[in-house]
Amino acid sequence: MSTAIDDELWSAVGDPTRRRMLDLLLTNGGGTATTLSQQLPVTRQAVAKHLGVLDRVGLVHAKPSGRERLYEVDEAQLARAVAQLSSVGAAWDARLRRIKRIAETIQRSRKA
Amino acid sequence: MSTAIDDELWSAVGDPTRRRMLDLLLTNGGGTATTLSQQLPVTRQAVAKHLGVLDRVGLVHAKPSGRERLYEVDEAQLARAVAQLSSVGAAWDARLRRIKRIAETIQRSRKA
DNA sequence: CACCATGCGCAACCATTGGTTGCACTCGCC
DNA sequence: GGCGAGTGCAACCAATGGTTGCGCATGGTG
Repeated sequence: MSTAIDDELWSAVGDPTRRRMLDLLLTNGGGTATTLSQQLPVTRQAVAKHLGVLDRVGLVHAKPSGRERLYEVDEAQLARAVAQLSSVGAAWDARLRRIKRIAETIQRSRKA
Repeated sequence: MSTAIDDELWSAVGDPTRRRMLDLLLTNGGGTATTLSQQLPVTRQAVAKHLGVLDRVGLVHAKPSGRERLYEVDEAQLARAVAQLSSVGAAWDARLRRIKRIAETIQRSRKA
């Protein structure tokens, strides 16, 4: 069930700093590398690199305005990412439930 | 909303190889470093390191049997992890919905 | 018992990546 | 024109996922 595309999304969203950046972009409704770095414990350059990563996987996109580069979350793409992530969780949940079911079956057959 | 504990879980489960290892351990009902490495495109040593990581965050635990080390998934812990992950997704979903709601409100007030 | 092979752990090493500092450039505004 | 704010680029460092190579123990088999 795991594809290479999934891997890109996971690795994009797997980094704590990038997750917090997405949080900030969502709550503030966009931001630049400088404004984000002011609300994060990392430098502007680190933020810029992360923005590059998020841009490459399409989770954000930049709109240059004057000498600033304003980044915004691509909501559709983020929604898709959330769906991917939760689907992996769902798969694990299903397997866990199946294991429990099998365990119960064994219990029952042992009584018989 | 993001805690350091969350970060550990994410980074543990964020790696593609580790996710596939969890998949394999679930479907096969446990395994050793060698058996897992045979079903993965990486060496036994790489798998062993990952098993160490997963063990440290409590997602798996080893039971030595003879000269083998059999690893099994800690189901309760994995269930907890899945819950954590989906909660982040839920938070983003909520923010996305809230943004849409605000956008609609603006639309309406613009008409008035 | 002796032996061999199988499974494991440790150490050294490489590449990628998240992070830093430092510098150069460009744009907007006084 | 000149200065400050914002960006981009490059070099460098540390952590980590990955490899190879080796040594050690343990367990089945002659």
